[in-house]
Amino acid sequence: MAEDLKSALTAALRQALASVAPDCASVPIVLERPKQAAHGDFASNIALQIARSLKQNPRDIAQRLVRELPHGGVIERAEVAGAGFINLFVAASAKVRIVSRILAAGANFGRGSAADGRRVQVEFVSANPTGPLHVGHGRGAAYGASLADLLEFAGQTVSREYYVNDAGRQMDILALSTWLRYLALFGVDIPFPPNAYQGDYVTDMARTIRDRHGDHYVKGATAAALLADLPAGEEAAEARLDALIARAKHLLGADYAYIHQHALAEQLGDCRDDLAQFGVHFENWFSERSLYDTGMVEKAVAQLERRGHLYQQDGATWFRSTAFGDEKDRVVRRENGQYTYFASDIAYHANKFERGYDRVIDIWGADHHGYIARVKGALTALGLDAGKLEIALVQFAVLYRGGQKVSMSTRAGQFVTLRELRGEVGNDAARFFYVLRKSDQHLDFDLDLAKSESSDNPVYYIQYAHARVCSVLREWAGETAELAQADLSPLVGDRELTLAARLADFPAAVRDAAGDYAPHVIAFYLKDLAAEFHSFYNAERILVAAESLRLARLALCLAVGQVIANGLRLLGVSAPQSM
RNA sequence: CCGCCCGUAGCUCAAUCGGAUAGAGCAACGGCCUUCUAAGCCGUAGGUUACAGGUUCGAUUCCUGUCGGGCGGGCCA
Repeated sequence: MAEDLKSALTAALRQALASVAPDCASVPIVLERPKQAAHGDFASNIALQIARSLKQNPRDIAQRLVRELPHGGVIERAEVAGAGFINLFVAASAKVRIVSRILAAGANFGRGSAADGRRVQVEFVSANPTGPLHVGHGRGAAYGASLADLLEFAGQTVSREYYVNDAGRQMDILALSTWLRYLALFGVDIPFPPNAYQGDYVTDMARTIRDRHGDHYVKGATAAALLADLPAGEEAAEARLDALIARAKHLLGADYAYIHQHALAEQLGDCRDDLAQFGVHFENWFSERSLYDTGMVEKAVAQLERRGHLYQQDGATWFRSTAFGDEKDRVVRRENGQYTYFASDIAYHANKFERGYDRVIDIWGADHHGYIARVKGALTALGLDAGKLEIALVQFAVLYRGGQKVSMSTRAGQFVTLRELRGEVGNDAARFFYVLRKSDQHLDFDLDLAKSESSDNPVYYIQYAHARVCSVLREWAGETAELAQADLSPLVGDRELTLAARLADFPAAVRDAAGDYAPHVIAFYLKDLAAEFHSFYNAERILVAAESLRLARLALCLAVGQVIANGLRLLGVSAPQSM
């Protein structure tokens, strides 16, 4: 791998350093890939780093280091350039070696060692199961899935988790919405609350319940009784909804649980199917309600109490989060005795920590950033190491069609669903476009571009490179397994060596992407690799008459196809055999 | 008013955790299919990295301030 090459070069430099400047022998040596080919295959700024302490001209130091370097092996030549950079040019034979390594490793090329692997949990999506996932959730899903796969490939043990908010008021509102639609089917028609769930899927659920159970859940409800003495006025809209929920619970009695459960199962199932089709899977679906049922919320709050981080005010119980850097204290238990969402979140995170992960990663929408301080504060207050919790914020995605922003409003139920997006542009383009940007950047999602079957579309550009590789191999019709033993010495052209060097960068790209939680690094890497392959493909014929060159080039192509496939898999994008 | 994120080519974005002459794609212009897939390639053009200071061999990157944009600041989730 490139790592071998790099460590060989680093060792050579370190030896030279020990003889030129013994006092600086322990200074870390960093090798980087220069942007320009003229600057060699690797460059080191070590002379610049130590010039100050040696009080010598960095170019002179670099000159002496170069003189000490061994030549003729891996290092073809070394030059001093610029302010004192040492540019290293690697021999062609050392560069192309990567091809046989790739063919030997196959789907495992680029995989990090499990030796330093840590146990990591990635929690993502976690959307309320109160309706279809929309395009905003889609980004979190694509990002989280790619990140999890990336960390796993980098050598860590990963558990993917979806936190199901099945206990809160939003679920009650969904149950109420369903019931009101159901009642309307039996002529019990009241004005549908504007702040209840508007979507057609609610009516669909109501019809299903009617078809299965007839009028069993009407329970003598009348429009007059439901509407009597409701809080009035614009500002009481939420209170009105709560009153309706209370009446629904009262009238339905034990049957309320059925409506609630039906709506939950229906929406969660829909969500699960949607994500599965999107290539997004979870090891664990964690129920918020289970935190209450097993007393974990109570326990977490009691622990905070025991440690002296709670106080009573205005009838509510407050957590003193300002003691941990938050802007203001937060309520964990309301005046009415109900725990807040924050309370169950504390219990949830405490539970994650109890499960023994080395690291816990939460992926949240950027609008939740104000939440970070209080959650970390609560963990610290519980005596846990909040440094193990990392929050990755994902900015919003805005859709564009025909150059125009696609307007979306959740309130009016006018949002584009993830399912619609997948149907329009396909899973591959959707997965790829979602992770093409750094997660903390706003994403402009161009629907027309994602759909276009042209070189403009980066997904097809990369997939096409893979298909071309397959096509050449088909044309050749030989035994691909034999290519792993091919003699690579005929590969001496600039494009071939550039391609080999790029292939060798893949493990580093994986490592960097995993380290920075940045799947987009893989996407950009693949674009670069595909570009270099297309360039090579156009300039050189692969199936040439001379057998040794033909086999060497075929081996190179096969290696390119393997790395593209490995990279695309991390992004959840398919690598087609033909297009 | 306070907090977080951001500001790079006409547009959408990169830039190897401080490196060399800031790179791609799209849009614009000019070329390349009798040969392994033209969903491709080659070339031209495009910049005071929002602005002003500071730190040092060296700043798109780190610090301060200004301007501009996004998101937050509920006993909502």
